[in-house]
Amino acid sequence: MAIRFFNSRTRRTDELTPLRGDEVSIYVCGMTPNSHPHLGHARTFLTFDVLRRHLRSRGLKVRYVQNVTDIDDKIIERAAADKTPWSDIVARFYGEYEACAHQLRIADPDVLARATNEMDEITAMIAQLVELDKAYETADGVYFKVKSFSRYGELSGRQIDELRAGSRIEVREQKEDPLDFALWKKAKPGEPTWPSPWGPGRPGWHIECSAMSRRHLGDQIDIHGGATDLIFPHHENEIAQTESCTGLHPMAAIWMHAGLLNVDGQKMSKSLGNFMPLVDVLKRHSWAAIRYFFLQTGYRKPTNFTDAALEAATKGLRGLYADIEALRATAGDRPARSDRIAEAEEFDALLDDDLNTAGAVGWLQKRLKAERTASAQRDGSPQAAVALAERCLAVLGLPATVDEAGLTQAESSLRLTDAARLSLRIIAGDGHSDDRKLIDRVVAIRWAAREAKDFAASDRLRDVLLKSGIAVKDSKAGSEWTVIENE
RNA sequence: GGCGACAUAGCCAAGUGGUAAGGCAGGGCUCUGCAAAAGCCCGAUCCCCAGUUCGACUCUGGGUGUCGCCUCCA
Repeated sequence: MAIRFFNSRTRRTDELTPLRGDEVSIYVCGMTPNSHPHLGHARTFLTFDVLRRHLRSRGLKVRYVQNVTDIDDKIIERAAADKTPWSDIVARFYGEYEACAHQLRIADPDVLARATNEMDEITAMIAQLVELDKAYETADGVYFKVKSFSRYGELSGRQIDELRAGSRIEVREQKEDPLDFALWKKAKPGEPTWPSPWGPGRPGWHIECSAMSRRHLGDQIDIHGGATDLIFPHHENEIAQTESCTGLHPMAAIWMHAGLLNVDGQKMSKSLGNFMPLVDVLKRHSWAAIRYFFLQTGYRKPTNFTDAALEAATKGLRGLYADIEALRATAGDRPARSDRIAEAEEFDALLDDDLNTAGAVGWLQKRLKAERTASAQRDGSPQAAVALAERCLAVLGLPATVDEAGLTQAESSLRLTDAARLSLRIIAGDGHSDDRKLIDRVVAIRWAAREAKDFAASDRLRDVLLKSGIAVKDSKAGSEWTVIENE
């Protein structure tokens, strides 16, 4: 049962062989809270959430560290624009991310590493690099000597010569080489600062990850993750920094990169301004459907988000729960059969293979459908199937029931227009009850008409309700109504 | 221009050297006063060309196309 992942570093699918027994160390680059978290963030962190769940279900101990780069140029810019302290910007956007992550049931990292909490480690690492002659100080900061690191470009498959042609020096920078990147930025007036041997300032973008992964996980780790857009320059630079300090290679055995998210066929990015704020998406779609949407596709594939696709995912997930509910109902009146043990090995094996969640979901669906057929013929073991389903869903981070998934029509979405309310009141002969009771009453009147086989009246009432945004479903037991989803 | 990924039914999407999971949409049927919901059934030879092979969608070579990165970005 080898667990393997596509490794950006080797461009192959490599087996996971933990450096320390059954403990897997994972470092994932988190967000820089300089703007609203978007659906792309969710995709990435959902990917690593499922990774964690799967490794744990495989009996491995996972130590998962994720960082927050809580100081950078854009945070400072934003703070200046909003005339508020930089820490407020961080609190606001990171708080927004955490709230969304919790809604999506993304487990908290074992260690949440904040750059501004680890300035000692960061400055110590920079000092070490200077000491080793891998970095140098200038008037405006400290820079890493890219040409001092022979493996530079290995992760991203880039040649130093080619990079040099495309790079350029910012006006105020005083680098020895255009490729060199900042480890420490000396503060300009009014900027937030931390003390350092080179004077007050702040870290460059990449050094915090090197310092924090080393501090919390050690000189070498099993898996380093992020989205593909971080491969260059961020992860390339991290490698240069860390491996220059430790002298060990590779700093991470496996580099896993989640594919980027497109919106309506276009690249989503902060600079293009077309990104989907997570809070908005969570208002329009259930958290479980969002998870399911991403589970249905490979984590490395670029994925196109559309509301229609999310709707399709929602329906698909409802269908999955319908099967589970049917099995629960069947299981209820039947003695448990111990001769059929829930067998999840195939499911697990699919996830072992580069986290094939799409295959795993398909497998589960097929399995439940088959079990449902078998159980209907009194030849299955619905209890075992339900147990299997719950177990698999847990690994995927999905809840055991529809209700928990938030897929049932939200009561809060009930909203009658004044005209609709008026006509319902007239029909019900009731001017006081709230909308909910009012609808119940009209539905009851219609049911009575139906019982009396006055179908003309019954259909007329259904029509009125429909125009008010209420759909009625009849069954032998009675009528149920739901709010019609708009959009 | 450089590096890389991908190319499977209307759409989304797994997958194996021996004739292609699953989901959505669509069609048919059952149920139902009708409708809705639900259940059952139905669909592709896998971008093109050449090669390897008893046999390739799956391997090799070439081509075409789409996308990403190369600048801040999950």
